[in-house]
Amino acid sequence: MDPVPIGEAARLLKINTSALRYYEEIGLVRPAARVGGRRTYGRAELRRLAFVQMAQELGFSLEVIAEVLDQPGGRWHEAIDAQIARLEVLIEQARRAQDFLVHARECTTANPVQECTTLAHVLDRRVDGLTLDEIAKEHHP
Amino acid sequence: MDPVPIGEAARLLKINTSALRYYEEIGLVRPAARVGGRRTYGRAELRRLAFVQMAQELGFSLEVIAEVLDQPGGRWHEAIDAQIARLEVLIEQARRAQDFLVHARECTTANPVQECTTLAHVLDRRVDGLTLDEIAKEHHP
DNA sequence: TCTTGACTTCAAGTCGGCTTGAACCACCAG
DNA sequence: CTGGTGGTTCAAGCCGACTTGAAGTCAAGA
Repeated sequence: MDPVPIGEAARLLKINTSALRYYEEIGLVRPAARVGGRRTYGRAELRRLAFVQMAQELGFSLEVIAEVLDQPGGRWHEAIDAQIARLEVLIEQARRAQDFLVHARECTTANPVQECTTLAHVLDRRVDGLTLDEIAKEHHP
Repeated sequence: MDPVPIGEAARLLKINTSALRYYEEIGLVRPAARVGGRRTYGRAELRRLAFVQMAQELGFSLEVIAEVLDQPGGRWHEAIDAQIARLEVLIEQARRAQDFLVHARECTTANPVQECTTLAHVLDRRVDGLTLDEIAKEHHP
């Protein structure tokens, strides 16, 4: 089952063949070999591709992925730590966003942005230069 | 303090004037009036802009923001519910991603993608067509 | 032999959310 | 009345991550 052509690799990974060629173009994943000019991917390459996909879902850019793949060891840990931190911020923000949205959903006025006094107040604080986080803290200090 | 020129509005909202013109171009936020051909923004417009910014941070696209701003009432609730749901998924994914990364950080091999048997196994399952979530559930059913 | 289908290359297009640049206009202080 | 600052328009550029299209190659099957 080892060396598969590009179409099969694409099917396995649920990705477009054009994406595979693109990855090669930017030096991210090279096929194992060419057979009659055609790309073939082996187990190692499929793993590498699977890793690329997962890392993408975990929020890494292709640039960072290429970097950690080619400089194993140090950069690897750094990148992971950075991403863990980013995700922590993301989760925190998303939580607050949810709180805010749940509150906004309660509002019964037709055009909350102009008519809801609570929302208007928050927006005005915002115009005064406060961030969402600071406004949230103002309400739950 | 009411009608401010574009530069002042931009300063207040910590945004570029070019972004304000862009918002106008796509029909998202119009200035209150023109004074000698120049845009002026009043309180209502500043609130609208503040709302746009917050909504963006909460993960809404400009297209959706325009939609809820112009169709107050029904669409508003729908959009919020949808976004709350999206955020829930996002938080869940981010948490799993963190777990995965924390685990990956433990790995001491130089090139985990090819050498770490645990990771290789996960990647192979992936090549077989499983999603990150399904693999995660496989480990904690 | 001819056709299909999967592949190849290279250039150009797409999307969202702006930014940048060039050329021109309006207002106010000195 | 002149210079500086901060406006104006319009078109084009940028970013990442691809996709699309045109034109050509190659092996297998009817």
